[in-house]
Amino acid sequence: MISQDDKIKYESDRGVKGRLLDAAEILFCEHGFEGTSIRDIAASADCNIAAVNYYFGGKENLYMDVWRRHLIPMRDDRIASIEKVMSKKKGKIKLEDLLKSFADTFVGPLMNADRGSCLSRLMAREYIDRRLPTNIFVDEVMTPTISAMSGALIKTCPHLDKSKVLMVIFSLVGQLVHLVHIKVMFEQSDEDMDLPAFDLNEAINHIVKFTGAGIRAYCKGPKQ
Amino acid sequence: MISQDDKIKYESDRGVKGRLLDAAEILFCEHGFEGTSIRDIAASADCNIAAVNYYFGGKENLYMDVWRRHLIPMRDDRIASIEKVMSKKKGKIKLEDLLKSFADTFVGPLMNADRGSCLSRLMAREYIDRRLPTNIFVDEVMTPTISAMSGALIKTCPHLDKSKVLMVIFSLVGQLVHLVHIKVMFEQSDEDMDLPAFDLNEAINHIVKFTGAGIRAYCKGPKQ
DNA sequence: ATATGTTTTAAACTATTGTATAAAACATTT
DNA sequence: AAATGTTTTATACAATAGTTTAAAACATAT
Repeated sequence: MISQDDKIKYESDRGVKGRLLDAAEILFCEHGFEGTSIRDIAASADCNIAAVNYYFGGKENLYMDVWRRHLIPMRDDRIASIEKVMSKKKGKIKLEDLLKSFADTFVGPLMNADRGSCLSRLMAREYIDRRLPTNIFVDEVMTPTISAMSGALIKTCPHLDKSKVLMVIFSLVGQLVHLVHIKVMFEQSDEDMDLPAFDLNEAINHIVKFTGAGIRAYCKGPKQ
Repeated sequence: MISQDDKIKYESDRGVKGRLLDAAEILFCEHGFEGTSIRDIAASADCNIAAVNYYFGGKENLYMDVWRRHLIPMRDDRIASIEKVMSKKKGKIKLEDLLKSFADTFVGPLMNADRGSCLSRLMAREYIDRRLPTNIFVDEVMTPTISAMSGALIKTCPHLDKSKVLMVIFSLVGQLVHLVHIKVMFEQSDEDMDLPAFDLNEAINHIVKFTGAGIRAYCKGPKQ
């Protein structure tokens, strides 16, 4: 049971189906899949309970449709941002530029504060308890993104030990994911927290610098 | 509803209460708090449903007791391993030794494969949906561990920018947490996974090397 | 206006949940 | 053996879950 004040002002008010998607996204993010009932969703979308089954054919399908709206755009944005950096013709590409661009695009949509909906929790939960078919998450997002970033890294750091590229990406992503978690944790934590609140941009810049140094540790040959 | 073959062979067969704790731990890890019913737990512990209320006074309390068994020992182990490294009198302490020790102690209990119980998922879930009172997790474990590690890092790297210590620890922990997640993800994933399976020790060694380089990027003055 | 197709509604259904209870079984002490 | 205290059992309870259904409301076209 969720408190009734979870009502939502929708910017995209394209009928019941759209409202259901919006409401479900927010509630799934906030309380997880089994933490939100279709009664909660229907109440928040201001429609009848049966509408979920009428339009989506079940709670599970609604959940998947919520994901579909975000997964592919997210992947495309990440890959596009990598390619944008790599397409700069003049001069050598700076490693830190690539890292910064990736970090921003990675963290951005997960922390998008509008509507109070933050995908990061939804994604973190999906991380732990796979509910979507594995292919849609791993095959459609992770693998292509890693692949694109691998290529970019190798091109940017010609002396980078090829066998370490994957590990290096994991280190980068690990830091970014952790950053998002910590940030979310701070926001939902009850007022007093003796850990000092930190600035998001500052944290990203740290990760870029830190990761850059880590990567160069695997770059044989002359410094670049 | 959970399949019935989740029966468990307990090494610590100290009565119903102990069996309940063991069973609950495994099931909570596997399926989360709301994902496991007290009927599942009772069935797995081979006792009556009412036993949970009789011994623990409710599902919530049982959950907390499961945690209590691990939180404090985990913190103590981490801090002890830090102090052990730092207590080596002869010669300077090598940064990589400190990192390696911390990484091993951090990852170890989360990946303990015995009984098929891995705390990492339980902890990851608690990360996202705080169910324990915040103090027990943040105050009792995170803060003391971070504090100990901060001190050790500053002592090991005298030239390390003090204002960056926290960030550096977040980077390290982020990588370690991510490593555990990935590892768990691999294990529960259905056979075919085009991402190459990687060795745990190799991954930890990478994180140590990577983090060492990252930290030195914040060390002003002469190399050490 | 009548008819047809779509959307919305209220209610019911079955299943499962956490908890509570009161009797039974067991163990221990007197 | 009787009495007392502890543990275990079967069962009941109220609440909530996802889903279904059949009628009502609505819209559109003839």
